[in-house]
Amino acid sequence: MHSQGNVDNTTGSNWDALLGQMPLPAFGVPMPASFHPAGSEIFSPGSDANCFYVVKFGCVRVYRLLADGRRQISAFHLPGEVFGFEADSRHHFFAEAVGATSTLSMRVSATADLSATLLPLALRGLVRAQEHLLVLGRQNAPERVAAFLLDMFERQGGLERFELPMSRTDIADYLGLSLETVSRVFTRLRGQGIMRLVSLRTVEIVKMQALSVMCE
Amino acid sequence: MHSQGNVDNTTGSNWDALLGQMPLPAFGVPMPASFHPAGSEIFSPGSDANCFYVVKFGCVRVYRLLADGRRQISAFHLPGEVFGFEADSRHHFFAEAVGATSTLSMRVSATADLSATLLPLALRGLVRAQEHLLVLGRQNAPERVAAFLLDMFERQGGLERFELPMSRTDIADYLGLSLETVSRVFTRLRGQGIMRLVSLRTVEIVKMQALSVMCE
DNA sequence: CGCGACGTTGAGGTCCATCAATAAGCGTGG
DNA sequence: CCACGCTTATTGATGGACCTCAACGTCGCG
Repeated sequence: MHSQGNVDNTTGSNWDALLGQMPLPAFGVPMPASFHPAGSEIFSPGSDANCFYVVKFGCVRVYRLLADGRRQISAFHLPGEVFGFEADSRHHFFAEAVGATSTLSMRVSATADLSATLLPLALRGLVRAQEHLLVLGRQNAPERVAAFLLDMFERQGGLERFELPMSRTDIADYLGLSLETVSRVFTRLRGQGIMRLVSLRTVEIVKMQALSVMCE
Repeated sequence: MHSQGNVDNTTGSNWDALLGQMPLPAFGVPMPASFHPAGSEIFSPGSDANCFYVVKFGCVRVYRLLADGRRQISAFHLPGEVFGFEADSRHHFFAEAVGATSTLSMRVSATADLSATLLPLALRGLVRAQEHLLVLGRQNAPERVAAFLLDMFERQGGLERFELPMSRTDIADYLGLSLETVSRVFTRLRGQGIMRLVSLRTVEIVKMQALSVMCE
């Protein structure tokens, strides 16, 4: 599919503001922005990992598959976040646009500056992955969903109402649950008055404290 | 406990050989080797993360706890491996010696060289953590144990007979299982002729192919 | 030899996956 | 605007994988 067209700059995005927060120039050689339709592939295992990406708008899922199709999403990436760096010159994962998404890609130039810029990002990703290991290894379904909601809440600026860009299936594959279990936990949390669903994909946290306590 | 005594150099370790493989001088300022008795703490959350560590001999577990004591081990570190770098100046995890262990610690010096050396290590750690997410999120008990055995096999030089430095409880907390389930899967793998237990902590892989297939 | 830590095995219960049916959103075209 | 079909989400019923609790066995060490 046509996933590499130039970006439509008429959309009102907060990209310029994000640029100011990020040490972007040190990243490498900027390349044209790319637009990715919903569900389109950004990279896949085995492809060249010679650049990495900044989400401009939309959402990206990074995942691995087992031979029989079981999927584990290791991370969602929201606007302003960087993804796509790898341990060697080939990708080990899939990356896809969750909804309509735009990214900037940066060609890697092997300079010391680049390392110094990338290291903190890699380390933060490492800590995030390790925290996610605790969720998948030792927390039950309600705790996992609560952790996910809190994470999305914090990453979208801490407003009690926020969007879930991804489907229940995506959430399930991120949390190591079935989509039915995710749906049931949502229903339970609504019943307890902890959250509301303004729409299917719009969450409003009502009892923040209760949600936090669930994650210990 | 007395976890910071100097190392006993009379033990025959393969450290010198490992040194040759690793870009150690670029790491930072070497500090005296430390000996850690079995079970002793190496660092804990909140403590200063101003140095990182190379395992000389023994084994280290890195983990997080939930408030009620549930534990998730995010990684075991074997001789020659580096651990302890963090996203900010404080540790977010516990690190403990599994058995009698010796480490070299390196004080972090904020140079570009250091970044260039550390980045590949951080990226490899990131890929490892993301692969572990797939195991915890989407594989069942036999698959998890098989993945663990294969990993230990490969990291100990690919000899069909190797040691497990850690207890069943540690393995369980690494794989997100109960210790009983780990034990039962071991028994099952023995019954299938896939592995043998030379001793409680010495594994011999008999049907490597069958073990690999289990992980897909 | 005896004690304590570690490991194995068994019985029973629970949480969650699976299968299945219904309902709700959403775009398309009449 | 509504009808239609498709995708996504919810809800229910059932079974199974794994956890928990408990007993027993085994190893290592004083």
